[in-house]
Formats: sequence, structure tokens, C-alpha cells
Amino acid sequence: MSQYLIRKLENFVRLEEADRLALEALGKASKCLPAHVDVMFEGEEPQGVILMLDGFACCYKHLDDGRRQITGYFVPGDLCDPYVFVVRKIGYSVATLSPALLAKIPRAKLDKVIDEHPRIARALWRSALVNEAILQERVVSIGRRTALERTAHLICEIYHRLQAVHLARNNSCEFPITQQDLADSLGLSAVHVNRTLQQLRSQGLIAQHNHSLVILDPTKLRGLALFKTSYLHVLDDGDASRRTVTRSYLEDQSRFRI
Amino acid sequence: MSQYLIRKLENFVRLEEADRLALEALGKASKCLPAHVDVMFEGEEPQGVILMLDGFACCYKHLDDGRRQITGYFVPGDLCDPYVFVVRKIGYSVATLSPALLAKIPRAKLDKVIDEHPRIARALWRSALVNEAILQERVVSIGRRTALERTAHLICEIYHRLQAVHLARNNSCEFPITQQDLADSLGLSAVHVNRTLQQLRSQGLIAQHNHSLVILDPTKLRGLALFKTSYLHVLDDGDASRRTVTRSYLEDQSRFRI
DNA sequence: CGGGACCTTGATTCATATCAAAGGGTGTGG
DNA sequence: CCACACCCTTTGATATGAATCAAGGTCCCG
Repeated sequence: MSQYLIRKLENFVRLEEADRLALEALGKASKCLPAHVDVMFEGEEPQGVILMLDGFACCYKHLDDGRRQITGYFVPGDLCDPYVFVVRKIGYSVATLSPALLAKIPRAKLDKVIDEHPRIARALWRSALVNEAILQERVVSIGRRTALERTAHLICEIYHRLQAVHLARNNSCEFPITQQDLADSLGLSAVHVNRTLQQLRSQGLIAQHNHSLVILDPTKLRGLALFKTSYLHVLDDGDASRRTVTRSYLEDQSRFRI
Repeated sequence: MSQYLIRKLENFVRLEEADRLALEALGKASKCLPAHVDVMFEGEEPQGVILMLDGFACCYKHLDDGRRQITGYFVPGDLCDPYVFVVRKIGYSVATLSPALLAKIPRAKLDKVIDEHPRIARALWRSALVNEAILQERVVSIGRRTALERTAHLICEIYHRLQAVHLARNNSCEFPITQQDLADSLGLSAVHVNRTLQQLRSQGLIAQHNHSLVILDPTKLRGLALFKTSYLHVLDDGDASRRTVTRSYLEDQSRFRI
């Protein structure tokens, strides 16, 4: 049930069997939720870390008058903010975007895994850095990309994140996000998202059937989106072996105690 | 010379004399730079962590065709991304916005301080969480706030951050950021930022002289900006003492080893 | 078979960008 | 100490991308 989390973390470090077993255990107590339901709400005390087992969710904030901005997505394998316990009140809400299967991991359980599995600790750490890079790139998108580029960029982001957990193949993946939700993450209106998607379709870049997406021309789409895959990875193995000094640093778990 | 860093971290934890001395030492080797100069450049290998001793800097990204988006600010006391060493290539550039005094702290030095000073470690950790909250709020601003609200919000952010290091008093602070730079962080054009600032002035909310800013009506400005101060703090002492369970958790340094 | 959520379309308005040019400070070299 | 130069700010006119409003269409679920 935690297959996706394992796959995700394996993009960052090489896990041992013991690590995999520990991660498996995290996904045991799961819960099924319908689409468009709140999982956590802004201002609450954090109850536990949410692990996405299946489906899509998002992190959003509301302004007082009801305007809503989605700040990020959660796909299978994602842990919504493992460090949430430091805070007294969470600053954002989390909601499902599609029917979703998720596990609420108690603080103590996650702490134990982190303490006992340094490789997992390191992988989560790197994953957190990727999350920050994603957020930063989102600022760039909303601030400086046109609606078309921005929409294309988000599609690339989601496709590549799904690919990292083997949920995308042949340029095709699930895409259950409604146009209203896309609008709320792109800083656009739903009507304009509709027209923008039509443009992407008519240019032969993507196709959509039901809740799935096909990227017909990945190169063109990434070009249009000004999308660089690099920001989604902190490090790949090839580079680690080339740079001994840095590698030994990265392998030294004690360095990461903050 | 590291006074501002000390002040900043003291918003998160109570530091001991030994901690303060260690922080002092970090700011020794400082360097003075003119305004609008790059400190780090996207794609480079991280050389060290930058500590802002004085002046303003920002973090930005360029799109291929020259469009630029500032994703965050650095004010005195800020450490630009203490965890940067995990990555091989930094994903963004850092540039000064005003003449600035800064220290480049070698990785080993910072690691040593973190290892030997658990209170500092905890403060940096909390500071990192605030940074994420700031970034998230920026997404909300650019995505869903109007130009006027957005501009007001950024002014509030910077004022409150300066206040946290005692660089703001009587609703007044330094504000050396050019309108072009504001535009690049707000996702607007420089011309429109100019008009928006004029609106804030004519509504009696702010005043500007040279490179300084006065907030004439803080309540109205925050109201207009839909600004909540809460996102800039992870925890205040009052709350820590009220909630014993959480407090003991927060005080347990071993939990934070990731 | 009915109803609600989602998508689509067209018409219009509005916020913000762009273009162009003039006005003000400030620092530097003569 | 002045003058020129450069950067920053300001202003006005026009263009445009995206929002809004309104209505119809489609699909899926109960």
C-alpha cells in the first residue's frame, strides 16, 4: 500500500529491505475519501502526517472573501509536510481533488521510522528540498508565465511527479483535476483555463479523455512551458559518484540533524 | 556584526550566551557589495551559506527570454537557505537589492555550530518553516490578490520581517527596493507598481522619502492587504507554556534529526 | 430518468501591460 | 563645484489578456 512512497524515495536514495518494510507499515491504516473533501483545515492543530496512497489532493489557502489559491498538489507517495509538528497551527488546508486513499500517520510513528532509518531520513530531507523548489517554480509561473505557458507548466509538473512514482507511462497519466481547481492553482478563472486547455489541445500538444491526459508532444509542451525537469531532482546517482567530497558529505547522516 | 541574526533567532528560541557567541563568530568575515549585484547564480555549486549582515537582497529566477521573477527577499539576519548544501546545483540566483554587507559561511562552520548548539539548530529549523510559509503566502498573493492588495501585502511582509530584527520602529523602516524590483516580485509591470504605490500614498496608507517607508495607517494597510501576522511566527512563548505535551515534544531536540 | 456538477461558448468589461517620453535625484569626473 | 549621465520615477495614451456575466450543453450518478 505504500508502494508509491517507496518508489518516490527510491528516486533520492537506495533503500534497503528494512527501510521498505518500515515504509510499508506506515500505509497500513488507510482511509478512503471522496473528491473535494477537506483533510486538514487551516488553523487546526496538526493531528498527524497525511500520506497519499492513491488519488490527488492539494494544499490551499482562502482569503477572507472566499478567493482561493491552491499552492501545491499531493500525488500518491507524497507526504504532506512531514515537519508540520513543529507548528502549533497549520497555516493551510488540505483537500482531496479526486477520490483518494490516504493514511494519517501519527507523529510518534513517523519519528520512529526517521530515527531508525537514516536512509529514509535522508530521502525525506531531499524530498522536502524538491518541494521547496516546486513552490518556488510556482511563484515564477504565476508571476511571469502567460496563462498558456503556466497551464502547460503545471501539466508538466504533474506528469513528471507521477512518472517518479511510476504512475505515468507512454506520455499518459491520470488527470482528475477539474478546471476550477486548475484555475485556483494557476491564478486564473475557470473560463480562461477552459480556453487555455482548448488551445493546448488544438495545437496538438495534449489530449484528454475522461480523467486522463495524454501528452502528444512532450518536447513542444515542455518548450512552451519553459519547463526544466531538473528542479524536480536533487541529485542523481551518476553525479554522486563523480564528486567524492560532496558525496561523503551527503552520506554523513549526522550532518542533517537540525 | 551578527546582531540581526541573533535577534531573529531569539524570536524562535531563548538563546544562551554561548549560542550568541557562536553566532557572533559567523559574521566575522564579511564583504561589502553594491546594489544590484549577483551573489550566487543559478546552476552554480553552492559555495557557502550567505548571511545578510546589512542591506537587502533577493532570490530570483529568470525565464529564458529574460522575464524575471523574484521569489523572496533577504533582510539583515537572514541566512539564505542553510540547507543548500544538499543540492548539487542551486536552482535560483541571489542578488543584492541595495548596498549590502554579507558573510559567506563555509559549510563546515555552519555545521559545527548546528551540531554544537541545539538551540540554534531548533531556531534555524523554525526559521525554515517560516520561510516556507512566506513562500506559500507569496503564491496566494500573486495568484489571487489584486495589484493593490498584493503590493500592500509585500510592504507588510517586509515591515514585519524588519521589525523582527529591530530594524523597524514607529511604523517606519528602510525600503530601498526599486519599483522595477517590486514589479519582478509582484508579477506586475514597473509602471503599474508605480501607479499602485501612488494609490497607497493617496489613500494615506504609506509615505516614502528617499529609501525609507512610513506606514501611516497600519491597521488599514493590513486590512487592505488581507495580511495576517501569524504566518511569520511558528510559536510564541505564551503558547509553548500552555501546551505541555507539545512543548515537551518541541523541546526534544532528537526529534528534529532528519 | 432526473439533477447536479462540470465543461463549453459568446459577449462584454476591466485590470494590467506596453509603448513612449519627460522629469527628478544622485554620483562622478572634469 | 558644476554639469553631464544614468538610473529611477512619473505621466499619458493605447492595447490586450484575462475576468466576468450569462446561458446552453454534456456527462455521470443516483
